[in-house]
Amino acid sequence: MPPPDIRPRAEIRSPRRKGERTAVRILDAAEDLFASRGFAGTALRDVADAVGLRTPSLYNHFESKDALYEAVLARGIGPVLRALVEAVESRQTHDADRLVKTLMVQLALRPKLPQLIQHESLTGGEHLSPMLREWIAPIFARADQMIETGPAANRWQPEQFPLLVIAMYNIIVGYFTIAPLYKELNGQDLLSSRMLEQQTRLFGELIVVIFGSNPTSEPDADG
Amino acid sequence: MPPPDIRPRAEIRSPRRKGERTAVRILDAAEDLFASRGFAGTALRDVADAVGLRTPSLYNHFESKDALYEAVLARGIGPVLRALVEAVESRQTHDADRLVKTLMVQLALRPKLPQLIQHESLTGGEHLSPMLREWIAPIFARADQMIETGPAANRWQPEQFPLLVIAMYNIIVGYFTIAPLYKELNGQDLLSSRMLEQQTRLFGELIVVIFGSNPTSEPDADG
Amino acid sequence: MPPPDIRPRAEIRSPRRKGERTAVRILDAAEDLFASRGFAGTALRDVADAVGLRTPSLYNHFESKDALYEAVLARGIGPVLRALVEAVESRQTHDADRLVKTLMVQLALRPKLPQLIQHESLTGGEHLSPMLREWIAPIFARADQMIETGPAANRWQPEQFPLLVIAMYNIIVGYFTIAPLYKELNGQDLLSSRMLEQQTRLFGELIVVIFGSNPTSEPDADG
Amino acid sequence: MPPPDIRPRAEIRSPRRKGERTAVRILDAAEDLFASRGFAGTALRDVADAVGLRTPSLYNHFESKDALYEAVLARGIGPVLRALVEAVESRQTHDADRLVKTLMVQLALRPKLPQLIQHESLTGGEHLSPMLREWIAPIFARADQMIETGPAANRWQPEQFPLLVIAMYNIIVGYFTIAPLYKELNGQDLLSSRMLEQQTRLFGELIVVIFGSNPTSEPDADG
DNA sequence: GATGAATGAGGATTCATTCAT
DNA sequence: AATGAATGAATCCTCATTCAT
Repeated sequence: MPPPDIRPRAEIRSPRRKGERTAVRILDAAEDLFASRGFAGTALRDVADAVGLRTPSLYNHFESKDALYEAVLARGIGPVLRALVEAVESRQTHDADRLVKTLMVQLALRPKLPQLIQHESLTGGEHLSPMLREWIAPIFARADQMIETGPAANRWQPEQFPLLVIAMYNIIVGYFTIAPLYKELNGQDLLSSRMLEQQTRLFGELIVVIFGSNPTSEPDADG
Repeated sequence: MPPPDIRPRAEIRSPRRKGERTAVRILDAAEDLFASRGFAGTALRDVADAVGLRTPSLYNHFESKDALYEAVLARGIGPVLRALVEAVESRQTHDADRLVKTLMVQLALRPKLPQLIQHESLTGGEHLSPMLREWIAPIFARADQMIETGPAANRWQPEQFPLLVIAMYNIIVGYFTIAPLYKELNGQDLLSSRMLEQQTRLFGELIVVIFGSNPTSEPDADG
Repeated sequence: MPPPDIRPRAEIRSPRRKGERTAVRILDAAEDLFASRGFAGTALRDVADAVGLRTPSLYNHFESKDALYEAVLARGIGPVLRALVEAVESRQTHDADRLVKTLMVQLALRPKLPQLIQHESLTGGEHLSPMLREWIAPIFARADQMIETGPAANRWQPEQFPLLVIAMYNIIVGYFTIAPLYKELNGQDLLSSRMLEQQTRLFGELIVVIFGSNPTSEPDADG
Repeated sequence: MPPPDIRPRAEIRSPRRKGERTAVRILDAAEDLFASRGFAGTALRDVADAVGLRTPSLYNHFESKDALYEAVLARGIGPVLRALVEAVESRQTHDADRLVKTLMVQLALRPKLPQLIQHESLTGGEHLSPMLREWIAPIFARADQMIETGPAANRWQPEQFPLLVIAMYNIIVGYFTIAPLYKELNGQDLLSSRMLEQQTRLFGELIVVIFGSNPTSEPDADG
């Protein structure tokens, strides 16, 4: 079964009909608000205002607040999951590096998504679980396996593998999480392209340091 | 100015009067609910139910929902900040290791706190900022300085220091963040003492790997 | 003035054009829903769904929800009133029996109608009054007169006549009213043809018992 | 199991606490409005207005619109059912007369109740069924049995018994049903005590005519 | 004739908060 | 200190209706 491809009413690349364009604008506004205020903290009124509609009009495009929220999640997560699955299936067995970089790049393209995911993580993932259960598990398993068969296997204990995966995941996702607070405190925008590049570079180097090498190029060079 | 010592109406070490005990029970329940549902997602009714009171009774102990929330934050953050300040001020200049381990241990003692902080991070820290602005900034600066004067200075670029601090912060705090989702997906409780110990150990080892040595004992021993 | 001949936009006997057929289908669906849920309890959305249209399409056939409701009432009541008027005007003076049996048969043909009327009765007949005021009054008067000039005149007091008319009316109409509840409670459908026949027979016998004879054929035969 | 004795918060005869008095006033207003407009046609706003409250205050006394509606039904039906059960259990086997007169008197005391019941009958008794299923069935069975063992057994066929019960029921309940419409059309109030007395008397006579005697006094006189 | 989209009005319900007891 | 009652504000959602296509 392929990753979810949920889009409001079958729009493919660029929405043609007016209604579809509206649905996309609603999704954009909702993504923004849900990401920064969470589900409970976001009023449909605010979404409607952001789009320039009245609240009831939202119901012409989404069945409920819940459905809108899930559409936002699905739209955001779909491409990321597809990219990850692709990376995983590219059969470059030791390519932990590539996997995480893919994730990093994907998230940088849609920086609100990790915030949404963090909201979900904190609340137990009521809305996200069904989506994740199917896709995250295999990816985490794959990540474990990558460590196991890579050069890092010598440095880390098997029971540490899952925690390492979690740590890498948190370095990536957490970066986006603190962006709002960081900006509030320091004035610096972690989501600027300059900072995102720097973070991507740093993360690549961390991978090398932690897993012994950049396994993509020369799997055994540093081992 | 010392770290916040906000306690509900002058309770000193252990609450004596019944009213103080009630306030503590309210704080406990609120901490739990705010941590798992966020501020907006938590109704005072739920807090009252958890304590066995009616909603209006909460107002005998806290002035408002906001005040309760801030009291929860202050109570949780106070000890952590004090511990950190202490660690920082112990003048063991290179002790990045000790600093982060202190943080890890403190958070493990009160695992709801990092979740609260993440909620705040995501929402821009409206309630947390005043508290953090005063305490976090110096600590981050101190952390930067630790890297700069430690053995890691050779391995990492100065402009990477803040991102490294953020990464370490995220490994720690993010671990608590995904606990609810991880449990939902895998059934395993990351907040169990066994997992917390393992994570603490892993984190110690990551510090060594990333910063070149356990700087506490002998700065160059492991480099 | 003749009884109302309100039909949706000039359909004569059997609808020919597609649009007329649609209007009839809308009336059918609306009759069903208004009868079982009442005016306030029926959403145009439900009517449209039952017909396989979208709500706004209903407005191509009826001006408003009110107009649709009145059209349903008029379509249902018209034939009944005409039959009653005919029976009354057939000048068989004592034929109370025939009058009520006509009513019974007419209602059995369109069992949703009495339910609609009961809804109206309960709510004061806001929509029905204009229609009824013109037709019901003379019929009730006529019914009174029938009793007065029939064999029952000896058995009942003149001031009881109106209440007797009401009682007969209620036996008839009420039968249809409790049908839904009766089915829910006993599983038996009072609107089945078998039960309707039985009820018609019983009602005929009640007339005899109450009014002293079946006045149609031989006023004294059954007394 | 005894008939339902549902009263708002355990008030016994006369409500003492202010809150209970309010609940009763809400019930009174709601009974009136539900009876004349039906469930769907009644807005809580109207109920609140009638009591002199704001809508949300109703929720201090009843959990929901549904709960309020059911409380109204229960409060109205309880005494009637109790009276009926008592009449049934008084072991005067042939006392169909007493049974129906009891019903008549009870309903006259609370003339909104039959209207509520008719609304429910028309809509399938969604709210009423649970209440009725337990109490109506035995009473109808009992009524059947009364006819069967009474003098009417000779006059009517066994399969007509249920329909006779229904007819009697409809004479009673329907009288209240058409009251609003009757008033609208004729200006005469069927719920006035004079008319109610007359209807009660008429009904008694109808019983005699239909069932062959007033079975209370001399069960076999007319058989 | 049919419909997608939009909306004003309203409707049930929640919620934080106040106040008298 | 606790709470029943009340409420303004808001929230999600429904619905009748309109309009452009």
